[in-house]
Amino acid sequence: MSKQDRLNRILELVIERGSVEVEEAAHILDVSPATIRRDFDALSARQLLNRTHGGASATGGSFNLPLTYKVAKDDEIKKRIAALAATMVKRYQVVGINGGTTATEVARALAASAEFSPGGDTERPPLTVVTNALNIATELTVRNQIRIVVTGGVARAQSYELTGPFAESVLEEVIIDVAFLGVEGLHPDTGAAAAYEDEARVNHMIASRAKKVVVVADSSKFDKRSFAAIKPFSEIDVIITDAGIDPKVKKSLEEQGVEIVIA
Amino acid sequence: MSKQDRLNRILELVIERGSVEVEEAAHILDVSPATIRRDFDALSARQLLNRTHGGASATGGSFNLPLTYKVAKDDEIKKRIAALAATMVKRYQVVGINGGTTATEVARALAASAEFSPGGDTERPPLTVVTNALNIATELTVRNQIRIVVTGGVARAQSYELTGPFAESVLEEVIIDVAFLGVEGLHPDTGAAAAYEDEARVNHMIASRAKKVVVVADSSKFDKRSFAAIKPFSEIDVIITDAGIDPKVKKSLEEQGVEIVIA
DNA sequence: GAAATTTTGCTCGTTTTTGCGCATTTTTAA
DNA sequence: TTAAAAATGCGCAAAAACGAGCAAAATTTC
Repeated sequence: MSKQDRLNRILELVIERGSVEVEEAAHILDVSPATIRRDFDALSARQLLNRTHGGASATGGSFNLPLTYKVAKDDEIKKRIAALAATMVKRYQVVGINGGTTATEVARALAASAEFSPGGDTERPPLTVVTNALNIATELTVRNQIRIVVTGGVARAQSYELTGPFAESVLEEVIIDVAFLGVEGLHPDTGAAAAYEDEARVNHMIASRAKKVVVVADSSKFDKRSFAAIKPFSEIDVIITDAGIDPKVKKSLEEQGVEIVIA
Repeated sequence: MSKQDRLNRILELVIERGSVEVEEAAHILDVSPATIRRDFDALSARQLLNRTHGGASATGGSFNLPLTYKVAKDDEIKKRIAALAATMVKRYQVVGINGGTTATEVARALAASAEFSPGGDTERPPLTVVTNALNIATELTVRNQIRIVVTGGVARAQSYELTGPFAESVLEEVIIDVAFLGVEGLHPDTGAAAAYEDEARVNHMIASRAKKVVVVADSSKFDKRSFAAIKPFSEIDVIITDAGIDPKVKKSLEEQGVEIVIA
């Protein structure tokens, strides 16, 4: 287990239980209390938890949010899709990401791959992420050296996405290399679609500003009709999904010029 | 069980039952009465409960309802300041909030007070909050009584604030009733000031868009010179602080037309 | 494969927390 | 008002947790 993994496990523990003691964590993670103390201090310095005598407790802050919670528990499939997505990004590129659970995993995978350059390296960050998702912005801001550009907008409670005219006007002023979009459904009639029209509109805008459009969606999303269209398949370059995709659907999409990648 | 946990449990007990006796609490939490007394004293010093002979009782204040509120280390003063700030906002107003710990407490206090609007009211939210702070936006988004407008911009890791041209252009398009600004320092030379020029600029903009400008700052911030000026005292309407403020400074500011409120 | 760097576990002196004894203060009851 | 009972505050000592330094182990780099 790597140090990074251990730090994440500690965070999960703290979030699940509200607080964890040093000895407890040392036992669970099978390292010495000294190491746990150092880990606690490191996470506390990043404000990801509060240090207490004998242990650590959750911050009132952003990490006990429902969405984050859900993703942490869930899917191996989404993580595989996300890991593959992250490999499609090169240094110094500008990446656009929308909200939703799969897209959040992509953001995490990017964060993990963009790990620290050793020492006090003050050069420009190796990656710029443009996002309209609050949870992604908050997570990436704390965790490392990625430059985060957040669109403005009105926050939508269910998905943490920022939408509305403010979001759109900011997006009009940026240029994106690769856009990773999580979607609600993929259907021949609508192409990629979202649940709400304002989200769809912002997602559409992110895609329009990008040279390359990548949709990340596990196979359950196929043939699912959703309310608001984002982009037709003709404007999607790549779909990353899992092996559960119906071969007929796959073939049909490939004939329309979409590259299907199985994670 | 850590000390911090114990303090939280005590608070919950007091809130649930209205009052708790020392012996009772000692038995429930399995520590000596001496420890319980020390705990009661500590919580009482932070005004989270009232000390009585033989026990402790709940304060009438607004702090006790959200049980999830954790007792942090030193921020009791900030919470008092924030609670007072929250009372200055009326229904349907638009509130601007910048980043920083004190401002975050104001946001929390607003969220708590917005909880108790009459029942199944599905109309527009009773409050609109405009903020450039990611942590505030994320936290408040879960509460659907508040409409959150986030400025765009580049995220700054230390403070979670969004800054830069995107933030400024969004702010140019909104009108704010009351702005609550947390600051780095308050000094006769600079007025209210921040640590970084880009933050100062956005804060300045928030203040400029507001009819009423309220600075929230504990007394340690006075006579502290910071790098980047936000607004001179002449453009600040109210400063909310604690009793530790130097009377001379207070008088001088009042002569300049700033209303000083002690929380 | 060797050197350099990072991470980890251990030891030890220091700080924090806790429980107890006892003098003092506050409450209760006559 | 006075006396007994209960609660309190303070000092002290034991226990737990902590931080710093150091060497072994693991990882990375060349």
